[in-house]
This record gives sequence, C-alpha cells and structure tokens, in this order.
Amino acid sequence: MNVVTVRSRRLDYSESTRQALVDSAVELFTKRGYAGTSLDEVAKRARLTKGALYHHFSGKQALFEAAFDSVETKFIEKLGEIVSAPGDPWETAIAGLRAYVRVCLEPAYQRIVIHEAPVVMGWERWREAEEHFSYGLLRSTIEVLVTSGELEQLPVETMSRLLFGALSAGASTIAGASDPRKASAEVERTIVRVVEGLRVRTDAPPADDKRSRSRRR
Amino acid sequence: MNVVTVRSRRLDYSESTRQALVDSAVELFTKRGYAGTSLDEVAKRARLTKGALYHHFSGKQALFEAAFDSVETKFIEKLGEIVSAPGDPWETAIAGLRAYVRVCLEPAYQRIVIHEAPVVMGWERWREAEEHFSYGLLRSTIEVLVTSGELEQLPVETMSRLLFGALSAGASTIAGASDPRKASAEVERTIVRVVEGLRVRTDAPPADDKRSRSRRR
DNA sequence: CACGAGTACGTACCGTCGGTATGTCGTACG
DNA sequence: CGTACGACATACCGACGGTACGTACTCGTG
Repeated sequence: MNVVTVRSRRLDYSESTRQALVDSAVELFTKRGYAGTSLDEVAKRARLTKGALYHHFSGKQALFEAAFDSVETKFIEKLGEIVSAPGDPWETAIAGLRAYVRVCLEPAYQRIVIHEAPVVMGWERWREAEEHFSYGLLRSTIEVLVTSGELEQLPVETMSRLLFGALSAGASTIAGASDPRKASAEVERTIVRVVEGLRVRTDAPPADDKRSRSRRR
Repeated sequence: MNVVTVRSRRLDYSESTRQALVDSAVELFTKRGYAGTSLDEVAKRARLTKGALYHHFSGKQALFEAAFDSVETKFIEKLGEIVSAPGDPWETAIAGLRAYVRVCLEPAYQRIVIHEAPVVMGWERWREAEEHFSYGLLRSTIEVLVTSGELEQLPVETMSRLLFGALSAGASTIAGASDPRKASAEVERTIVRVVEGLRVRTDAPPADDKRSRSRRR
C-alpha cells in the first residue's frame, strides 16, 4: 500500500515511448549521422509521429543530447566500476584504459559521442557533458595517479585532455582499420607505452619532491 | 608574343570568383559551422548567386572540401619548411610540434579541419585528405625519428594517430580556455613531455626490455 | 457517474535550404 | 557577323526542422 501515489500507468507509457524515441535516435544517428537523420524517420521507426517527438523533446538537438546521454551511461557504468576497484592504482588504471579502448569500438559510442557530439552540441557543451562521463572518469583516474606519485607532476587537466584526444583518435583508427583486431592491439600497446613514458621512475625518487610519499606495491 | 594563347581575362575572372567563393565559405564555415551556413549566404557574401556557386562546385560538400584544402595549404606550408629544415632531427621535430600547436590556434583550422571535417567529409575521406597535409607531415616526421633511433620502436601509423589526436585535443583545449596563453604553455610542455617519454634512452641501448625507463631533465 | 482539465499524442502547415532546370549575356572563333 | 560556349542569374522543387492546432484518453473531483 503505497503511501506515495503509485506511478500512473500513463506515465509508464509515456516513459516507454520516450525511451523508444531515444533508442530509435541512437540507432539512426549511429547509422546515418546527425545531419543524415530526419525526425520523421526517427519517429516512424518508433511507430510514432513527429508530434510525439516534439512533445518529449524541444527539438533535434535535445533529442541528440538524450541519445548522447543514453549511450554514455550505457557504456561508462562498467568503466566506473573497473577504475574504482581496490588494488594497485596503476594496474587498475591500465585496466581501465584497456576497457575504454574496447568501449570505443562500439559504433554508437564512436559516432555519437566521439565524432558528432562536439560538432552538434558545440565543443564547449560537449566538454561540459563529458565531465560527467568518459572524460571525467579519465581525469579523476589520472588525478589519483598523480597525487599518489605514480605519474609525472604535470597539469592534470591538460594531461587528461591530451590523453583523451589520443584515445579517441586511437578508437577512430581502430574503427576505420581494415584489420580492427590488429589495430586494437597496436593502439592498446602504444597507449600503454605512452602512459608508461609518463610514469615517474621508481629507482630514484626526485630530490626536491614536496610530496615524498611514493607508491606502494 | 605568346605562342601559347594567353590566359584569357575571362578565365582570370572565373578563377577569382571561385577564390572569392572559397574565401567566403571559409569565413562562414568558421563562424557558423557547416550546417549553420547556407549557400545563399556564401554566394551573397561573395557578391554572387547560388548559380555561380553551383557552376564552380558540385554542391555544398565540394565547397567545403575546397575550403578545407584552402585552409590546410595556407597553414601547413610553413610547417613543412620547419620540419624539413636541416639540423638535429629531434630538435626540428620538437620545433615542428610547437609550430603546429600554434597553427591549431587559428579558428579556421580548428573548426574546419579538426572539428567539422571528419563529420562532414566522413572520417575515411578526412583521413585520406589529411595524408597530404598535417597528418602526413606528422607521420613522416615520426617515421624519421623512429628510423633514426630517436623514438621507441612502435607502429608509426598508430603512434602518429595517437599523437595527432592528442595535439588536436590540446588545440581545442587552448581555444576553449579562459586563459589561452597559460593553456598553450601547458599543452606545449605536456606534449613535449609525452614525446620525450617515448624517446629511447641514449645512455643504455635497450637490449630486450620492453618497458624502458623514463628519463628526465 | 458526470465532467472539466491536463496530458500524450496526431495532423496540417510554414519557412528554410540544398539542389536542379533553364534562361541570358558576353566573349572567342570561324 | 553569326554562332557556340562558358559564366553566371533566376525560378522552381522537394525534403526537412519546427509550429499550431486538433483529438483522444486518463485522472481527479463533486
């Protein structure tokens, strides 16, 4: 006996149609891109009309952002678990890196999040949104590594941006490669090597280092 | 007198109108993006009509590619001279890196080449076109460094892709930063540090160790 | 149960824009 | 001097994003 009024069936229906629209949008945006997808088509694929679409979303941009959110949350959740797992921070970070490369292989993630989003949403808004998703995760991971003394003392924000760019480019390369498996292996290997290049050397800790606390293992 | 028929004034005019259209397109694409720019506007800005535009270009895409080529050739020429200059390959490469970061600050380059082109032209075609411009330059530079033993033995193609992505991301960061000067300095410093992390250590040639230590200062 | 209100859509329509078809004017050429 | 062709301009079409409005269904209330 719900004290709170039960969620009406009507709202359930409404939510499900909204989800149907988002799913349809994700599929079509992935296949034909933002510009190449018509709203009529999105609605039709969800067995609805443009009227329904415009009831749930303020326009094409808003629909895209909903699709963006949907894709991000779907693929990033597991990543969050991976990088927040207990254990050696360096190892978990590398594991996260590898996992992210695999996420980047998903066509929907590639096209919507990496390629189209910066153009469609505008770079500034995209950056802001990414703060809560992939990029935010990467950044916090790097921050941990830097403060724990694993990574070189460099501006975290900048380092994260550069690494994020490298990862995205790697993902694109894999997706566009004739032999994705081989490309994927190469990207993984190279990226890991790049990050290791930024690792502080373990044999001789820097002298004037203000945070003398270095890593454990 | 000319044995070969002189280039008619008419052809000169034609070429100049074409150039005017391209210039107009570059300006508008930079300001409002591909989708936000109408062909009527491009033509009007060049004191022409859409008829003229369609006489010179097969469509909006073709116009964009012409604008792309125009921007690329304009900004990449000097870069080519820099990286092909004689002297220590490592130093010239780093100089080229710094110069490229500065090119990336140009709004036209940012928007048209880095952000919109992969979406508008399609990633595959963009990649192909880039082979003759920025990316090609970066790639050949890296190839030199690898074969000359300065850089770690990693797949050149992949390494170039990752570095190119990192550079683009760095450029976007700078362009979107509240303090571009500071951001620019940080990006430069970080990028250089990343590349140095990939440099083979000169004191002890790698026997068979896969993870070479990082060197600094 | 009647009924008014608000929600969840569908339908018809408008403006913009990419693209096409066709017309016109000047120039080179025979 | 006519004529063919290149360099544009003009008129128009269809597709698509967005808006206005109509409608059916649900839900709370007396």
